[in-house]
Amino acid sequence: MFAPVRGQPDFPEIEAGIAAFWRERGVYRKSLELRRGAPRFVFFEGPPTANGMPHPGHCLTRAIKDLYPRYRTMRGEFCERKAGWDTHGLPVEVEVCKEIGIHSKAEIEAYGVEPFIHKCQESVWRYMKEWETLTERIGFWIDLSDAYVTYQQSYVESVWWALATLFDRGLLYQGHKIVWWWAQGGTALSSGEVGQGYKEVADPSVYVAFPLVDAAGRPTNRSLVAWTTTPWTLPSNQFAAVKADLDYVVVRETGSADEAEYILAEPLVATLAEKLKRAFDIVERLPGAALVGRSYLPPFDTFRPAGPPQSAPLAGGGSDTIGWRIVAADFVTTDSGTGIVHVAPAFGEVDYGVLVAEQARFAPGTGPALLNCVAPDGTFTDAFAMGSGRFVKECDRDIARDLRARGLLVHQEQYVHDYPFCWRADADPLIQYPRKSWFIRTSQFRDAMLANNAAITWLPEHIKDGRFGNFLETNVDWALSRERYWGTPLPIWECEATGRMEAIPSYAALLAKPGIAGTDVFTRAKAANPQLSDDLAVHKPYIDAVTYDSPFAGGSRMRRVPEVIDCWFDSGAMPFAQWGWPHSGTAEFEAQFPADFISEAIDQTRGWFYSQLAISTLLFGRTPGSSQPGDAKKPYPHPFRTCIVLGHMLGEDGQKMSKSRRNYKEPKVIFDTYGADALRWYFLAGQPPWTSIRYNERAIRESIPEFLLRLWNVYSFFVIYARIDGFDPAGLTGSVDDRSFAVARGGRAVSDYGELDRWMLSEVHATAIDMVGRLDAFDHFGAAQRLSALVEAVSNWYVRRSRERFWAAGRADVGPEGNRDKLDAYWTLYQTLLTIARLAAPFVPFVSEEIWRNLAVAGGGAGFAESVHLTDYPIGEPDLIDGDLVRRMALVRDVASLGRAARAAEKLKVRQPLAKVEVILADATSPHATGDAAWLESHAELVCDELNVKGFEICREPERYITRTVQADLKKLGPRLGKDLPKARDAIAKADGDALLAALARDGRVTVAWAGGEATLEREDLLVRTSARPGWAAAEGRQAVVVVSTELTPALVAEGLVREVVHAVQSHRKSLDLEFTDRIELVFATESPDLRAAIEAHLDYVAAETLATRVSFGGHDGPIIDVDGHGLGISLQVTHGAGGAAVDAGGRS
RNA sequence: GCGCGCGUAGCUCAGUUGGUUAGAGCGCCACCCUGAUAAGGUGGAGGUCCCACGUUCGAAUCGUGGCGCGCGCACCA
Repeated sequence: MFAPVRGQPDFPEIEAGIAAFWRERGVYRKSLELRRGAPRFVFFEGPPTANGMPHPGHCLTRAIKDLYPRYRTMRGEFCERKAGWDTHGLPVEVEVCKEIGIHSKAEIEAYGVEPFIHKCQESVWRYMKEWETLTERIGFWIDLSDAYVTYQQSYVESVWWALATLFDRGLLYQGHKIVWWWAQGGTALSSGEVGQGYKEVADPSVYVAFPLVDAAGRPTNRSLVAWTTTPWTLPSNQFAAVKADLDYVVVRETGSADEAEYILAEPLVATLAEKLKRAFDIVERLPGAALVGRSYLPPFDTFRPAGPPQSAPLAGGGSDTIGWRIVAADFVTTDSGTGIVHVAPAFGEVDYGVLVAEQARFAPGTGPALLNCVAPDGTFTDAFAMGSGRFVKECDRDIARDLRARGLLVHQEQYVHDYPFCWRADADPLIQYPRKSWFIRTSQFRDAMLANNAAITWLPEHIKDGRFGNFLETNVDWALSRERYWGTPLPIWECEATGRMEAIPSYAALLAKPGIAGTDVFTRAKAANPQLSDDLAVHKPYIDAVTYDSPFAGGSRMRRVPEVIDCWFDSGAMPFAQWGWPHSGTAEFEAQFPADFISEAIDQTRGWFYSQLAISTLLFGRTPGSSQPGDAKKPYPHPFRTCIVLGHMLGEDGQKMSKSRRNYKEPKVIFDTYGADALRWYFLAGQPPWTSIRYNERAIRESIPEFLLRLWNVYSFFVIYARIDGFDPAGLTGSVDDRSFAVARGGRAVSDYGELDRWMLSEVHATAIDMVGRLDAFDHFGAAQRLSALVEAVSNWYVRRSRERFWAAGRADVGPEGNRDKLDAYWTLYQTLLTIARLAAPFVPFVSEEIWRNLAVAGGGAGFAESVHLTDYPIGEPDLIDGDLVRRMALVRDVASLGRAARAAEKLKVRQPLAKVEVILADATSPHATGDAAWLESHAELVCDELNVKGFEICREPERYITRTVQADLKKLGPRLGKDLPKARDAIAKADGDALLAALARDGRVTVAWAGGEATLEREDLLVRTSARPGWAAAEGRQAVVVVSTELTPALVAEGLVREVVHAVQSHRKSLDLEFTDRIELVFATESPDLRAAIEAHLDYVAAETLATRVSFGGHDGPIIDVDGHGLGISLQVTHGAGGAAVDAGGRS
């Protein structure tokens, strides 16, 4: 028996009950066991950073990550879902620093590396708990108990294996490069990290004079003018660059006594003059090439000794000045600045390139050295006394002031541009800085990565060649190492004598090294604190203590290099590291690679999407240039086949979501108020997943009635009456099979059902087929819309048209006292609801389960699975779809809708009965026309009922109400007629439609002529449109024109009046809060003879509709209401002792 | 600067290979129902499809160039 259903569903409460049910009965486990051994659907969980609270955007990701595994499981596939957590890296370290109130690396060292990483691990655990709560609350089924965690020893060792493999193949190298450097944090960052930290800022920019010098090294009156937005790099200046084929000029201020002359690119003179509000005269013109080789004085004497320029021997003979010389460079442009570029090789990649090129010109060891007066912590060294010990960016102003005092500052202004800051500490500007760092040779694999990418299915498609493809095209070597603490330690040990290195692929391999020592450091720590996680043995600082005998130099030791690695490498290694592969989990890895499906937000193009693809391509792809057989271990695509890229979620105001702006509600609030299903449905059915979606409480709330509540109302309607009528699926059949849609039904085949039932089931099956097609193509948005339309059809057509059947007398049973038609209605709605519950299960798992649990398990009996998620997804049965019926029902719904529109146009309310409605089908010549018309005609009663009319007819003389016009079918004729189309179109439009159609019917073809041409047309070249003649209450749609008779006879008017009276009484009953079974006595008072006569003529009707045991006329002292212009008083009294007992559900006559 | 995406009703968004009357939900107005009822239904109003030029018989749809918004990239010295 079905449990009673509350009319006002409390979704959050229902969800809590369902969640408990899942937990107690282990339903997720069962759903896996059910499919064990079946083909796999492989899903990878992109590990959320266990740092910071989950926000609404994460809810979307988790909803989509849940939907497809649930769906594929119901489709019979085996989909393991292993949770994972990203736990290393800067985000965690920065969070911990905030917590203990420190910032710089020195402070961490002072705090102690050991307690610091303990803090990091604790912090990660805290956030993992929060994430687990969210995961369960939103109904994301994933195995949290067996999650992979990037700091676990087995995970770290997998990463070690990957790095050792790359190292042994020469793909992991230490390089001296200009890197983006986070000075406060003391580490380099990867391009991906840098890209996340750009902010628009105004920096001081300065135009500085670099005086040319004479042979003795004395400044002349001529100066180069260079421009920079980083004044702090000026003390490290080494060169000035010009473009050889660009025109330069020497200028002097107009009319000035000052002898000072400036050199800059000619196209930029006007710009500079405007900035300075001074006029210049051109003294001399010369090409850039003529400037190359000249020496100048740098703005600061940090490194340049006084006196003439120093020279050194060139590699190819001769000599040249070592520095502070003008060089030619192609990167010089006239887009901004002066066409003369200040070159400080320590602080720019191109600048560094200039230095490298210069060094190559000189004899080995004699060329320019790298000049750098900035320490790794971002402060000036003593070499630049003015700024010694201060952060470089803070010295910009003092530097400008000093330049001005010495007459070298030509101009100063604010320059607004994007500049990178640390992505985790966004007050810290990054600087470019020369640093030894570890890199992965990804750029060598650019083409391989592109080829791999090409085989991936991206949704939306443009990601492949757009954002992601572009990112791969511009690939640079992965700056891997971090001079930090909480991360996977770089598994490279270096010989202290020779500097030679080797990579270690596992902890066991390390322990097996000869002369191993230092493992006791962790052992002792563990003894002192037994709570200490064993995973920390492979972390700093413990791992740093482990040393062994050098194979390269007898008597010396191998020590680990100090760096840890970029945490993005951790997550990218997840496809194999989650299993600890290759040290363990070979079977799992082989079975679970590559993924069939992953999904994350678009910011992961540079994050997890890239790190996975890069690592996988390098490890399992072919090495470029290599022809070794078996080099390509995995065919493309890997490591994932399909990726849904989600748009970013915006706050209520359309801006980026931000805690400080408070422009979004916490997910918890939404869950507690509306429920997880409401949020899921809003995300899944509201828009395609890749559009940036606005997170908006009002929109979430308003999305509930159209689907969730509507579904619930149908379900509630069904249960209310099924309980009253004792509809018992289990009792009727003994057991019901839920495996196929053909549930037992007391011996009746679907084909024996009535038409409305067959229509409903046709719609159900057509919807299932369509949804399966869409979901297989990862189009859950389209599938959700289709599902929504089905629920609309059930609610607004099937239930509405079937109400009388549910209220009819008799039991829903097959016996002699049973009502067969009623039973059919119950079976149909029952099957429909069960199928909808299954169709909806991946989208709204809680409500679907609630409906299933009551209808199938409680009401249906032993044949049903205990959870909707343990059933098979309905794929629809094509042979149960009656295509004609579907089309015709759509037609009749359209006719009803048009009829109402026609009535509304004449202000004829539906309560007023009308004599007749006539329907003209728009296209009498379509292949279905005859059948459809006959069918419609046989449904006259239905149309009359919907429209409250006495008669219905398909109009045989359409000319009375409508005219037919023919139109060219442009799609057909366009290709054939080309330029003549407009003339043909006009000629056809002008033709007498009826005559033309008659001719066509007679001859099968007709010729239409126009000035200068003609064409022979067939029926399919034309479209027929009908339109109402003026003066008729008609409404036209694409399929039909519906005309209602507006003529009102006295009898019709009387009937209309009576219905108004009934309406008034019902309203009165409602206002008195009567039970719907209460019997009443009615006394009417009216001075209108027409109204009285109308009521008297329909006394029985009035009594039956209002459940009145007696209707009479009499006096009245209460309010008089208006009934279509007639006054009416209503006195109403509940009959004594006549409760609802005598009235059953079939009480209406 | 280069690249990607977007721009359709008051709001949030659909719009399939270019085709004649551009749709939905919400909101608004009017109406209906009153046995799913603090629900439900119907109808209506509301649109220079960002702008311009072009391709085409025909453009919301294709092309070019703008404008606006969002995002990404980075040799912005």
